[in-house]
Amino acid sequence: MRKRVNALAEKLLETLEEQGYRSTAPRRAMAQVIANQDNHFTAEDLRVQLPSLGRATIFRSLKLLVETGVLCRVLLEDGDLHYQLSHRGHHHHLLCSECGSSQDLLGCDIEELLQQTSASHGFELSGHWLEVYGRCRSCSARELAAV
Amino acid sequence: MRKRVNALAEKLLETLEEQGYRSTAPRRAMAQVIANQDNHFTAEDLRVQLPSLGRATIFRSLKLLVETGVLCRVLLEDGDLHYQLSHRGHHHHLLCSECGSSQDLLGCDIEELLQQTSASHGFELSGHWLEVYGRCRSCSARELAAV
DNA sequence: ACTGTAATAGATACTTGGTCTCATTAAGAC
DNA sequence: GTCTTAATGAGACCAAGTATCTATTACAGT
Repeated sequence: MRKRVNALAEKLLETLEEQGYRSTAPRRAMAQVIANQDNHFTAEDLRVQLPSLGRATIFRSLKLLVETGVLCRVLLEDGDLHYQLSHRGHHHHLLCSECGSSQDLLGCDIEELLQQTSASHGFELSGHWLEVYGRCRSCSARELAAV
Repeated sequence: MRKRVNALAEKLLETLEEQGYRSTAPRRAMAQVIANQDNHFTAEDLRVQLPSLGRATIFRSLKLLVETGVLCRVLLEDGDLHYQLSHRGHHHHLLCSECGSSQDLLGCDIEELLQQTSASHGFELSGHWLEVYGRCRSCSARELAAV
């Protein structure tokens, strides 16, 4: 487990380096912490876990990681913006309102449907943002068990 | 045109009153201004057009109007949050990245598809947020004309 | 290994969008 | 017209993020 986390942190850094960004101590520290998160998180979460880093540095690196596709933004139901490790390709999130967990939704056929619907409105689709809210499998199961 | 605008403003106020909120001068002023917007707008836009109102009042009323379903929030591609008159029911927006206009997308069958996709992940869907970005009919046409 | 330079970091001021508090005002039920 | 309660405005506050500026550091070239 620990091993895998470090490998993940390693990968984040590599991605940055591939794009010509330097591997610095603050970035290494951030990569570690991010790799350890097991759910979406805020800039503030990182700041608490990395008190020695400057605030600006954290925001700058977050931005960088989003731009390089390592992280993606998640819009919570209450409007809060969080960050989360990203499967590189386009995907969406199934966000559980109960436990806050997030599950990725890959390879759904929403794109196709959207494409058609847009076209029928004379709209040339270029992108979209979708977040799905509800209750995850284990929260549903827990409720059943409780009753 | 003017007549219709006032009628719209009237309707906004009525909706508030129906829900037990008072009809006050600031709210009447806001209703007027909102009815006059022909696209999505920010709290700041309103503040500029209503310099005599307190900032807090504007935000409070906006919140109220969203809660009562008169307005809805629109998430722009750059992450900016705007407001816009709402067709009461659930709907989505086709946002043109070129002219910034917004077109409503009603009665699409995304819900159904989402429902299925979620279920197949053991996810009990309760809601979702979707914004669609692209180019509207007239912007596409304009480009064609220009070439 | 040493050095020069461009990228990066940290401190801190600022901005934006929004909420909280609290004293004052005004709707509208009676 | 009075009274109660909701609503307002002023301004402090807050959270997330950006800008600016000086100091530091990674790393390419030697």
